[in-house]
Amino acid sequence: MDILKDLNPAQREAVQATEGPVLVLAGPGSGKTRVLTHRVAYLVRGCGVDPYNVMAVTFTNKAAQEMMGRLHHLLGQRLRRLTIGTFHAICSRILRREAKHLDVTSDFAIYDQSDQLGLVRQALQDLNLDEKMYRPQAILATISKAKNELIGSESFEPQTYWQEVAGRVYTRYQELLLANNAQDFDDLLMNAVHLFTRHPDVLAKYQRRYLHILVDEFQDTNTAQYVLVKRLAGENSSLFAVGDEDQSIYAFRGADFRNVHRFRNDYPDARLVLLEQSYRSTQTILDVAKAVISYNIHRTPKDLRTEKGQGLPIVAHEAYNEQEEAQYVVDEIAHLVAEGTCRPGDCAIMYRTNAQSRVLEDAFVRAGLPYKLVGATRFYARREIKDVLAYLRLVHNSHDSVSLARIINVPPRGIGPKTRSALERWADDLKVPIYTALQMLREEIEGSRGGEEVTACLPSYACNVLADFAELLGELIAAREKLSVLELLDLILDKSGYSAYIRDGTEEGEDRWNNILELRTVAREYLDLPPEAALTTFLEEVALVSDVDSFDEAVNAPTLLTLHMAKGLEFPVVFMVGLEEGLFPHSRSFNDPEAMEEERRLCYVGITRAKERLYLVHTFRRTMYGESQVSVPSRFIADVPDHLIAGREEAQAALGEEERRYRWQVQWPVTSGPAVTVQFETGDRVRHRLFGEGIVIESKVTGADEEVTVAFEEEGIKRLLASFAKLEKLNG
DNA sequence: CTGGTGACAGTTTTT
DNA sequence: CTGTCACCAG
Repeated sequence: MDILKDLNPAQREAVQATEGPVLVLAGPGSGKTRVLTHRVAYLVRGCGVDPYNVMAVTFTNKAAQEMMGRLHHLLGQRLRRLTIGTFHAICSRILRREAKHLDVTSDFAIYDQSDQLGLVRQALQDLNLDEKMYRPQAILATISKAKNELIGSESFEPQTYWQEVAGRVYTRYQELLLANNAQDFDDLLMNAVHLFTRHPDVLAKYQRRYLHILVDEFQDTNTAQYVLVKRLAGENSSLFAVGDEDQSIYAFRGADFRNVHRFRNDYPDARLVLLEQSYRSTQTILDVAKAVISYNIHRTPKDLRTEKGQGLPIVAHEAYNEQEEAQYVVDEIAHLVAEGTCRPGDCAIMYRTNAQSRVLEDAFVRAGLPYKLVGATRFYARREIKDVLAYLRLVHNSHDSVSLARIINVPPRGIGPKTRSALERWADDLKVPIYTALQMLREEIEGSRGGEEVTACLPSYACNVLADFAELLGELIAAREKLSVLELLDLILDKSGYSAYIRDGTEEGEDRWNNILELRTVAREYLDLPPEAALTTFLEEVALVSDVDSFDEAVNAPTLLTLHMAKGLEFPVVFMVGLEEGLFPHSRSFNDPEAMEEERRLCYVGITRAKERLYLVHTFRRTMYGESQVSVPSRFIADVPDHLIAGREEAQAALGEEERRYRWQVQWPVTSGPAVTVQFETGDRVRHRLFGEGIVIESKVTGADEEVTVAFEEEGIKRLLASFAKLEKLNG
């Protein structure tokens, strides 16, 4: 059968194991996407399974699209009845379909991170809480974490006072979401699970449908996703999970690679398939990767191998500082290109933090060479895009007060905070949504042209601008049913004055306008759908899609990207820069072994992106936060055996024994935990010579010292270094 | 309602 | 050293 013909034995085994649960542990470059697509094709073509009974979950929309494309190619037909998409997209579709069982209607809005933050701020305000003490970011992280663990606001159990407050914000936040007829990203997952818990009949319906469930990137699932899959699969579906523990790099977002182990526990008779043959990297690169990852304790050892041969030793380079590091990379690429080794587009430069891209960009600009920068500011996070989308969302769902708040004065139309809060108070008194209040206001004004007082005690100027705004919205909403998304977009841009507002003649304005034009191109894709469906689908996809400007393969220039964004990609030549203790591994992981393991996995991901050539670059000194500091080379470089690094063995041999030991100590000393032990922890009562008594809020190790944040009774919150501050502990 | 100033924090972010 | 954000004066 031709679907199986270009698969190796392990891949074929995975594809053909259609009875019972299967877990595939796939090394980097071992063809896991291939296995996934071929399995779907095999089910449909080889086993006569109706695509309607198959669900394939990917981690990005891009991956879903690619898989669709490959299936089309493989089968020569489009599988329209196949369920394929991200967890969020699939859940959102289910929730809309089953909205009658939920507290929202089927046209609920989906809130992204910045919408969520806005809502958290509002919740904090409603509860009269101080944003300084309760950082919206931190609160949101707590809420998100809870939701990922399927803990609703009603079952949230605080461990500390701070968490008790966070729990109250959580409750208020959920009320606000509901009032706005909205769900946030995490809700999509949690509520899908809750829906299935509360309505076994609904669950049964989906279980009957999805007889084959395939999950990609299984190591990056969170609890909610794991439970969801398990529920959906039930007793009868064949569950197929593909992943690689060593590439789990999203723990900070709730992902837990232990789900791989959980899977093995929950399904003891699951068939385990290991894909260990790499079709990507040379043996040397695989050996480097293996050496680095082998220091992790929590993993299943794998024996990665390739038929590509040993290849070249990797290069470890020390630059003087970050400017020279960037220059080295640019020069090296220019050199490789000049000697015909590779094309510029074959090269990628990877770094731990986005901030590092600046210096690299500078170097390319100065050299007059083009480069591609992947996703610093994401397209859909751009202000102008969010603004225009807010208009569309509001037109679609007039209860969406977050969107309303966003654009009520954008472009400026004289509705300041004062007018706005008066309007809010009035709407609150009448117990109607703000949009309804706006329309009522407009009617009253039209009814009383004479100018007598209106019920809402607002100054007449405010009344007029608000009425104008209400009229604009009314007009747009009325147009919704007749117009395509594209026409609606144009109407909004025109009537609201947004295009005039954005195109202010500056270069930046023109950039922003171009982004809006980009959005118009996206909208054009929805032209053949009927208006209402088009708007819903458009907003849905736009909310769940990360970046349209995901990088352009066609441009032949080096790619600059963070290590996280590199996952799933491959390049013939890879430069990993900034391999220094504190930067990579990042200092925040120093006192947390689990976080350190994740840094190591991140390093593993970076290394295994390389097909032929790998450069590990670090600096002698680096400027951080305006201060130049001598840097210590990353432990990850030290973990690479000398014989895999070009010139390293000779260099080591040339050094005398004593010097070698010296270098070992100075350069790679970081074998155990942090040098500084933490003396203070949250909750400790302390006394300071000048500031008096207080309570420790936070304590962390920074560099060679401990930084303690203390809330003093008299002096407020201070940040102190333990070695200078001479803090006295009071609670014994 | 703007624009300016000061305080402050400063990983990663497939959805 | 940066960028962001809250707050205040014009």
